[in-house]
Amino acid sequence: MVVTRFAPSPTGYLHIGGARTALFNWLLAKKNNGTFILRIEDTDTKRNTPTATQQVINDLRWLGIEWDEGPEVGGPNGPYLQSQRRDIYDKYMKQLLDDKKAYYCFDTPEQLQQMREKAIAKKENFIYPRPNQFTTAEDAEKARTQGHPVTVRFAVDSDEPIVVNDVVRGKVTFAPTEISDFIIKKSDGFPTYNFACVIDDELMKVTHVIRGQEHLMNTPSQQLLQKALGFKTPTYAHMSVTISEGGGKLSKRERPKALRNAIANSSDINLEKLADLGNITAEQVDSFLKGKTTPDMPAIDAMAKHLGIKLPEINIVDFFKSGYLPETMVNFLALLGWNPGNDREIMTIDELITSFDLSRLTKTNSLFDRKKLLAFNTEYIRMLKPEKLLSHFKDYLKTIDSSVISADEKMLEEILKANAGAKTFAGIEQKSRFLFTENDNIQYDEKAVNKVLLKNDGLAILEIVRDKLEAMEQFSSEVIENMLRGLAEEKQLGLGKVAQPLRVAICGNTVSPPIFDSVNMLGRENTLARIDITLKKFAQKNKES
RNA sequence: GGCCCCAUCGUCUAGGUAGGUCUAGGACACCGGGUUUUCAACCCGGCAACAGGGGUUCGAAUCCCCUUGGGGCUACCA
Repeated sequence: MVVTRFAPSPTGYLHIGGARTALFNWLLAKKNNGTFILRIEDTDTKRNTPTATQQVINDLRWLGIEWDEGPEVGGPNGPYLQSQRRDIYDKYMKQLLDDKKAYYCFDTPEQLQQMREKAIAKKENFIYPRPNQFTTAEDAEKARTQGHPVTVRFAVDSDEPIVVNDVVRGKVTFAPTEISDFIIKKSDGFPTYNFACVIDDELMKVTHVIRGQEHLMNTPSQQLLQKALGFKTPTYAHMSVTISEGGGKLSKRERPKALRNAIANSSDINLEKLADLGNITAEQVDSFLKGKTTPDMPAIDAMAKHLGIKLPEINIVDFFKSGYLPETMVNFLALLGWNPGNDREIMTIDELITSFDLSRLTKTNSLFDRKKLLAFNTEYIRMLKPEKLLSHFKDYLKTIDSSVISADEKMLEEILKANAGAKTFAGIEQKSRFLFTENDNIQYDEKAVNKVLLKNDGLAILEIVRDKLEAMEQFSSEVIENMLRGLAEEKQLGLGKVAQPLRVAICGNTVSPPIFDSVNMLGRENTLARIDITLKKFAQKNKES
């Protein structure tokens, strides 16, 4: 039986790194008909936000990653929120204390910081100096009443090297002298990560732990804990890290950082206005610019939008908002530090599940290649079933503020069909807006007008096209195509000379979906109206010049 | 600073665990051409890599060591 888990800390939205970890654990469970658990590690009362858990849940669901045990679905090993498991942790904590495998500490953070600095000055790793005599529960109680912080440390007791048997990296050996007595219970009574994780993995019968390389150094500590408590050690697989274009681990801090830089580089910034848009105070904006604090995501997004800056997508929801498909994300995520060992890249979920294997996890860090992601999305837009694409597109339109949302289902289907080569939904939406603009509200691109309408008899041809469109008995893409091609032939012109004036007339610029589809979707009435407006608007200008 | 991990085209990678079949394969990007009603998409072709230095061996991308480079961790965060 294979049991895996994804154990996020609810500090914000699900980001690329977390999503990949979740996916790999999910794939392994699926492949082996095992169990996949979602466990929320909310032991950091300072950093957790109440909405984050729900956000993570939403994003996992959007990706299609469902859990067998966890929040909202329950399961035999709950509760699945660590904040609700404190009794359990306390029980094992007491056991370690009773066995003299752990002891109380009363240091203040400042004292610890001093010790640490001293160690660094001596070019040494900081090792906590264990007292000769372990403190008692009475000592702890006394210290507490006197206002000292009380923590519990695990007494690292090993004279042998600690060997982590990692699936990806093989045997990794740590000298016991390298591992300091670490805190397992914080002064606020919550367990630390290393402790809660070990207890829960054991109690939830987790067999395989796939996590980022950043946890490799935690593993010896966790193994020591497992040994002291008589627990089994699960199979560990520490994945390579995903690196960002700028170097370093891909981090959710990149978005606020990009915004901060953009604001710093812009000449005229209005703090009040920014604060207002983000629904925060000017002081908060100022503090953000100084790098002291970070506003929440809606505020960041609002400010970026106002300044016209595109922030790098980091969170799963960012990719959704940029018009990526969940299928794209899952497929691309799977290839971040894993591959099937052959030339296959575009793979369905089922294919991913059957070919997934821990032995094929990559050792090398991988850079997150946005261009390749875009190519994947283009591919998925082209090959996804129309019903599925439509359903995703509707979800997308709901989240962005777009006039396209007013389209009925049939129109949306046509739009998708006409945009088969698009890279993202954002591109499709942008190219379709003209369909939902008022006829007299088209924004004419000056360059397009000059090049297409005011030259080469553009307006004259447009007038002929207009009359032919009006005279057509049927109105469909096919009939429109025949008419335009026929006209081009008749006039001994390239189709472009005939089609481009029409294009500019209906959408204001030279870029649109295929012209036959565009005209058809817009409908005869609106098309004629727009042509008339165009002819009227630019005929005069033509004479002047 | 200390500890740990990693090293093949610009990028992601196959090949490395059984050294010869690798004049190193694929994908993205890029360049050139084709198709074409615009932007795309699409089709064809091209460019492009075993970080450096020592070993081991008849033979090394593959094994060992060093150097260099990149990354992670070094919290009462996970």
